[in-house]
Amino acid sequence: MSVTYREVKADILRQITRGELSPGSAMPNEVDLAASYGCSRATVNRAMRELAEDGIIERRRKAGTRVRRNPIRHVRMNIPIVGQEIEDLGAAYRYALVQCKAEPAPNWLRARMALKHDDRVLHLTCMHYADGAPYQHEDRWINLSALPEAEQTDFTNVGPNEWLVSTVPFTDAQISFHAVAANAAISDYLECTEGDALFQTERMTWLEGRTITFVQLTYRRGHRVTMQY
Amino acid sequence: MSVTYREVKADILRQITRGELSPGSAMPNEVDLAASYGCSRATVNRAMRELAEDGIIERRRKAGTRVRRNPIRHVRMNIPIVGQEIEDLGAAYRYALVQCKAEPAPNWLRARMALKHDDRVLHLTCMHYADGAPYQHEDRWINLSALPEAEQTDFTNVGPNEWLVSTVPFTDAQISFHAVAANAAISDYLECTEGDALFQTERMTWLEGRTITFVQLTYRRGHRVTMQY
DNA sequence: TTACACCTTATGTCTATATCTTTCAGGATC
DNA sequence: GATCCTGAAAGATATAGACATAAGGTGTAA
Repeated sequence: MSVTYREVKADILRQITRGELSPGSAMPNEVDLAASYGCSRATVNRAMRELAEDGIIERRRKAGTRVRRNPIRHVRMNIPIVGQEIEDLGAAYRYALVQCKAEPAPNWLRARMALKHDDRVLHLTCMHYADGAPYQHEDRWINLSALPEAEQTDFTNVGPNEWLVSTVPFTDAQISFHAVAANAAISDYLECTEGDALFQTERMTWLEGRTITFVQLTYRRGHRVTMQY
Repeated sequence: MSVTYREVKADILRQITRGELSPGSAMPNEVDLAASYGCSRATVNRAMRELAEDGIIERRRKAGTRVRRNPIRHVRMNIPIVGQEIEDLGAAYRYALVQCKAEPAPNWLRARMALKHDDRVLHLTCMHYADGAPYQHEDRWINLSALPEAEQTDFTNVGPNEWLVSTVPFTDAQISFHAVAANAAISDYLECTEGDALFQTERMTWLEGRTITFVQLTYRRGHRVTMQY
């Protein structure tokens, strides 16, 4: 095969990192690049499209392509299932259901999940252990109007996350990360001191516009989330 | 134009979310799909390639394409420059340099940055304010062996991040998120109580294998990082 | 039975060409 | 001078056809 889109992409990227193409400068158009690389326009297009997706360059019809002044930095972060996460650490995973109760949605939750006034939710509290030590505390609410079968499900052995993934895969979600001080209950579950700084994740999940579940995941002391780019 | 790759992608995704294509099941090959959609193979290929990138399906030469049992969930997270981040909130941004000192690298830093024994670093402490209120505390070390020009740079008006982005764009990095308790110094800078749970980001940056900089960014109380997928 | 070579198949990529879409720029009109 | 129209430029995408590559499957030989 002749010149691949990977070679073109790598070559352009090399020129940029070496400073031969400086930030803000305009690049030749696709036709000219194809001619200079001795390949077809489609090949150049794919290379350039990927560079644009990577936030390295900026493309606009008619205006042409230029090297970004402030490259968009983004990371791709995997959202693991907690059991998987723990086993990947080489630790033994254990799950325990603490509480499971169907109830009317409290006001703060109704607002956050955009529930109707009489919607009911299933409130679950669970613990996840790594090698016997507390790893993650899970506080979850499932919208029973959207997923009535949750009420008949037994969560003593199967975690709600696992059940949800197999029941309603391919959902949309919003995730947020922040720090919280451990309250009395959490510090008890996670075997830490009240007031300890803990890493917490919140996740809201939708399926075709309907709110399915809201979950707060609080991690043991010292937990880190790490990413590359 | 006839059938677009977006339409094909959307249609396949719809079939999957509706359960018409169940997790684990095999899909028709590209030639057959192209025939059934009445488009060319390249069009189907692009739709399927993107679905695979999105972690929805799994493709293997010869073995064919199947719907993932456990879809890979990932988010694409933008790493903003703090000034940008604050202005996007609609607040006024202010930067202040607290301290800037060239010094031999302490042991813990030498280990983390993989520095040589006699490498020197530039240690910077800065504050970032939103509408006059403390927003982020920055503790940064720059490897002077890799970037000697940093020692002659005046950081009183230009933040080190901004300077680095314009001096060495397009680097590799590792980022981690976690929670920390505010120590005496930090609580003073961020105007919070000692022991408060704060969100902290650490970032290590490389250029062509050389460690450039390590930074700890500590945010004001209640800071959240939010993402969609 | 195991190991290896070989064939087949599905995806991966390139070429060449064409059309579509967005958007900038210049000119006509009010 | 402001507004609207129109043409052209450049990227976005579709097509048909070809070859490349990886890997499952099968048959043969050890």
